[in-house]
Amino acid sequence: MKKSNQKLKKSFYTRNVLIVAKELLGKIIVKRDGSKILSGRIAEVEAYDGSIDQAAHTFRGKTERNKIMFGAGGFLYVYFTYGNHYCCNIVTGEEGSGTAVLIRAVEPLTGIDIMIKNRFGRDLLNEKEKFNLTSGPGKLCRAFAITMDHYGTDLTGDDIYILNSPKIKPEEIVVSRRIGIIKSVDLPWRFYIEENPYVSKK
DNA sequence: CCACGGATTGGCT
DNA sequence: GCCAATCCGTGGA
Repeated sequence: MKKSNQKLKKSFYTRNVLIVAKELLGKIIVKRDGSKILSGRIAEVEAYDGSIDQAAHTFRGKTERNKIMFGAGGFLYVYFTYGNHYCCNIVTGEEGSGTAVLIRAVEPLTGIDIMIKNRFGRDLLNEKEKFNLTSGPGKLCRAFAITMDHYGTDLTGDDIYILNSPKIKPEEIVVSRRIGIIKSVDLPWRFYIEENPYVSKK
């Protein structure tokens, strides 16, 4: 049985958030829009855990906005921020854990022409823009056209899912503090693939 | 009920 | 490098 290119199962997601975060690196996120298929290789993630992490949206308990994070892993948590941007998270852990992995950057693989349209509403002007397509949490949601419509999407379904791919070796994973937060800033819960040009920031 | 500020981005200095 | 744009969820009154 070929393990590569198989859709990840529920049991992948229901584990500890830090393990899932690191193992998501290198995996392929896929979104189907009718006959169109968008996909990208996950290059950068951050873990959030409401039980000990003040920066997590679940730190103060369940609300209408974060309730999907309190369910079992394997669903999409999408939120809207700064009046402009959507961010896309993979819910992890057992029911009640309040944990998720923020997808911060992907490397575009298929449907790149559609991503360019979604992001810029026009053709690429130059080669440099290629690396600006999906190199940030808000950017990749725009490129993949992920909005609140996709809140709670079951990742074992056919709309949005993740394909298996060999694990990235530990020595190729860079660990650092998370970006853009004020609380719990010292937790080393950001992980990215070394040397990947789509990572949002060094 | 209302004021605050955010898991960002891009444009301007 | 710095800062404004731009909503709405959240929490304190």
